[in-house]
Amino acid sequence: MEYTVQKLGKLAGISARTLRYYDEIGILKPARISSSGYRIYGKKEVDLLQQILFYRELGVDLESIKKIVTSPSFDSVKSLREHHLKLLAKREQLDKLIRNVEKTIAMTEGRIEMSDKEKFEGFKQKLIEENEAKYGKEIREKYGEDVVEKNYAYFKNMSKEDYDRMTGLSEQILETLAEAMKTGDPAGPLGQKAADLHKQWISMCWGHYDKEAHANVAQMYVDDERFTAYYDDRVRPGAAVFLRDAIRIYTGK
Amino acid sequence: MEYTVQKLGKLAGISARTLRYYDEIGILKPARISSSGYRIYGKKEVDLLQQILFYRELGVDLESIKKIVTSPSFDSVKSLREHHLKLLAKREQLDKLIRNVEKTIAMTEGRIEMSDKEKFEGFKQKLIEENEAKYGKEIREKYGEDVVEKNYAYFKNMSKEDYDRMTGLSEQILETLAEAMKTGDPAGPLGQKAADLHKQWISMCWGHYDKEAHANVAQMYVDDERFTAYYDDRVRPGAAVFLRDAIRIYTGK
DNA sequence: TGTTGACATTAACGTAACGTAAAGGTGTAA
DNA sequence: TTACACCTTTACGTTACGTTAATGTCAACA
Repeated sequence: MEYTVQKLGKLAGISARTLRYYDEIGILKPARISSSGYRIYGKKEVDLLQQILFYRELGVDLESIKKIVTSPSFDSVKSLREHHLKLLAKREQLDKLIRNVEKTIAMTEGRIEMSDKEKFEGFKQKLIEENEAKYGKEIREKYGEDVVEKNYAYFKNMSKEDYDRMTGLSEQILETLAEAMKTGDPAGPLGQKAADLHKQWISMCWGHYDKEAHANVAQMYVDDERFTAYYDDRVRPGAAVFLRDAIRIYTGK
Repeated sequence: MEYTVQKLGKLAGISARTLRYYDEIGILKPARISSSGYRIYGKKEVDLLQQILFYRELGVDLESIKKIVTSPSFDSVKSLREHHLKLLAKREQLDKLIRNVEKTIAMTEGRIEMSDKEKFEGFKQKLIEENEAKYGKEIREKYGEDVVEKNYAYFKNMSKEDYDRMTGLSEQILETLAEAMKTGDPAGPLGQKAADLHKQWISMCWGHYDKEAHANVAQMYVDDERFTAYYDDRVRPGAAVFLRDAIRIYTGK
């Protein structure tokens, strides 16, 4: 339960020098100093260090962290909750970056076109701040929205040929789906053909293919009424559920 | 299509000084210099800057980035794919951190106990490297696994009282579920009671409650055969599906 | 046409968060 | 006691810019 600089450093994945520096700037003082002058840290310090590293991870500078953790009104639970929200926002931004990379790969291979502005999507801190403002009230509702937006986003900057191929595919999916529903069997050859066409379509949208994601999107078609309406209107009621079932079987998920 | 320092800076979300510095260290030279000495950047430079910022986001130092992008064998698509994998690994680590924060909140409120070692889970770079090794072959398979493991992880460090309350809840869920299935109606009072008990149980596991996540877990009970088997064995075949339906109605998702 | 104001330039010093090296003391296992 | 891995302080070095100063440029408006 007692740690020297090196032991605590190893535990937390930071250097001994960093701990001495934190002592120096008064952000994390050891619990006591041994008779020979060694810094000795205890349980309380371990917890405080954890908090400090949480904030550091967020890119907060040490001066601000010091103010936060040494404040007399420092409410660690409240602070953790705020921290939690910020991490969620950060993950959202990271997801944007990931999508950007996927898009850039597709672009480099000539499948889609990207505007200069889009090329930097996901980098800007501003986006994080915008997210934070929204996050106060409703985190998850928005998160669900994003998944939907993701699907539309890829349409915007395609080359003309790809766009034509895609709309062709969409119609084929609808036709095959209509035929397949007459058999009533999502596992049958027509149902599986529909799922396969949908796979091709998804692959074009995303620049790659991934079973797990495919299965998730299929579930989304059932969960999100906008998608449900799209298929049910264009084919026949129950089409979204039928397509989901076919894709589930197709992906084996 | 032509940018000065400030315009490009605004586009990319970085300062003009940064662009001058990148010119100075030879990492991003302008396409040409205007008659009055202004730096003028073109399309090629925009793309290169994007690549540079991708790497910077990953914490790569500029010296290394310079080597990478100025290398004659620099394959941007290959580099982007590697980059993509690293971002996925980073997201995984971020998810660990988020789980850690959630756990810490629960701990601070006295619901569970955490070992010192656990307190720093998610910080260590080592974990990223381990992930990268695994990522080479099968990314998504493992990602699916994690969601399952997440559910088990919280059991390990609970206090005795909480553990007892939780096992009590589990049994209540199973009993209520059995009764509810006799009515055949997931929307009925018994079905909704089962969903509510399950909500309490989930809340204990996670330290907080979230409708979206609840609905997702319910879907997982159907998708993952280990969970399906658990409920179907203990109650009766079809129990997992019944519980999912009840929770879907309960959460309104 | 002159002036304003937002841009651009180079030069140079400042900074945060440590890394690293020097010079020395401490603890313990062989 | 000797080796060796730890600890200490002091102090200078490093990265990736921020900031300030002193000065030049361009488009627009009185």
